[in-house]
Amino acid sequence: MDEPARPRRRLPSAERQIVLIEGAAAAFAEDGFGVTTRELARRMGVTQALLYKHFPSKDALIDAVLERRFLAERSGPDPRLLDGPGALDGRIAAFYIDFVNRATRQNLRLFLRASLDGVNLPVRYRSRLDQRYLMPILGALRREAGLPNLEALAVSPAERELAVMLHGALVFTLIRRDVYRVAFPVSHPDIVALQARVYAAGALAEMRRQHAAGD
Amino acid sequence: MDEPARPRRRLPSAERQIVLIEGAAAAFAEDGFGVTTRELARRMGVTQALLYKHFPSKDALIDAVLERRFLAERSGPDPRLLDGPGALDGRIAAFYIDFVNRATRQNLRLFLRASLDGVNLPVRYRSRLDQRYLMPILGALRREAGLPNLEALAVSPAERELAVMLHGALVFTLIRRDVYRVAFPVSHPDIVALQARVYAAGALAEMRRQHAAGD
DNA sequence: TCACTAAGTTGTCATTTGATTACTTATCGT
DNA sequence: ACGATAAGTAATCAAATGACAACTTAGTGA
Repeated sequence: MDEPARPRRRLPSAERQIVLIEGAAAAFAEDGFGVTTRELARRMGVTQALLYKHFPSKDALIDAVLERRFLAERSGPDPRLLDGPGALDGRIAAFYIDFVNRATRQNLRLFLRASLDGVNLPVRYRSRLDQRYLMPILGALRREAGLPNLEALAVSPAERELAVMLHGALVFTLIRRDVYRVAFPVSHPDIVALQARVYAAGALAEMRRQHAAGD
Repeated sequence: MDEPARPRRRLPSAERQIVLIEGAAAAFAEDGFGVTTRELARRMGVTQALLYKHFPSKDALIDAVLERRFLAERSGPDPRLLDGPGALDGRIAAFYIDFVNRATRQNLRLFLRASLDGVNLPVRYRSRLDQRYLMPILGALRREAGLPNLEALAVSPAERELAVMLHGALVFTLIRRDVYRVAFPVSHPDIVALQARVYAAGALAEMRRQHAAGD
């Protein structure tokens, strides 16, 4: 009645590594990088020694997890979602709902854990965040406000902060969901829509104000 | 030339416990709850065994740290800051700058670490957050929008989310500062002021919209 | 002053944990 | 069919770690 003693599959090294990395990612995300190698192996149904056949140390495994989840190239949302014909807030919501969907519970928790432990992912992430999210948003605001586009006039630090504000508000809802585990009486799409409305109205005014005041 | 071998002070139990809790808080905030009891003792300049004279286990010490930092009663900002005569955005900034000043690096990191590890501080925090920050903000918005006050008309979930939005945006700047450790080209008071401007304009419109639409 | 109390230390134990070595066997090309 | 290759395991080591018992001594009150 114990285990069916499944005839454990043997995988090519490259495939096994991916299985180990994904299994470790799940465990680290949930319980932290302090999870023991034995516990990792147990959850993945392999022996502890196998980990050391594929990774020289536990730290190397952690690095592999972070590499795969955060540094491997992946695509972003379509910036053209911001170009459409409708109202600005609707376009912002359509654009940013993509971000909320991509940010999985595991990734958010891993990102925070790694950051707390001094692995500086955010600095390596910055250019991608700028390119994929912040600049498209600022471009849309500029257009809507009838201001020069991004190529014509460089983005100031205060302007970038303006874009980060929406981003931060959305990240915080993800933290509430995946870290704080609070109940949500309002659905996520509704929250994104609400924030997009507030932001579209307020940010447009601020964008005009900044440019009128010469930053 | 080594240590002056200071004649180590002997403290009454109650005082020593506070010293230990504060020392542990600093260590846990920086390096996580995985810090060993030996390392804790070393940093505080006492022996490892002393910890067990004052706390039955390492977990009990962790609990004491969280209790002292997050569950002990403390005051909030003055809600009257939101009543003043000036523009709404200036009043919101004055009110919320207090929050940014209270949230120390250690507390933010401890809070996140504990939350990631399943200690549900946010649920215990919720009522205090509502009372001290969210409801005062909503009250000010209601007044500014010429809507019924909070006693006259209950706060809907969507309305609460509206208040959480500003809160989240500000918490995210704290995370950038204390967890991500990014450089800030814009000063924190300036960021709070910027977010207050964006929010005051956008949230007021949203507040009116919600009430016109009957939520 | 002196003995009593409790604050603090030394030394140690049983486990846990990262890592490694020597062994077993599934899988595949010929 | 079969042997070479490499995927996987069992067993073990040394160091680290939470916890504790036995011992020392600073501080206080009579």
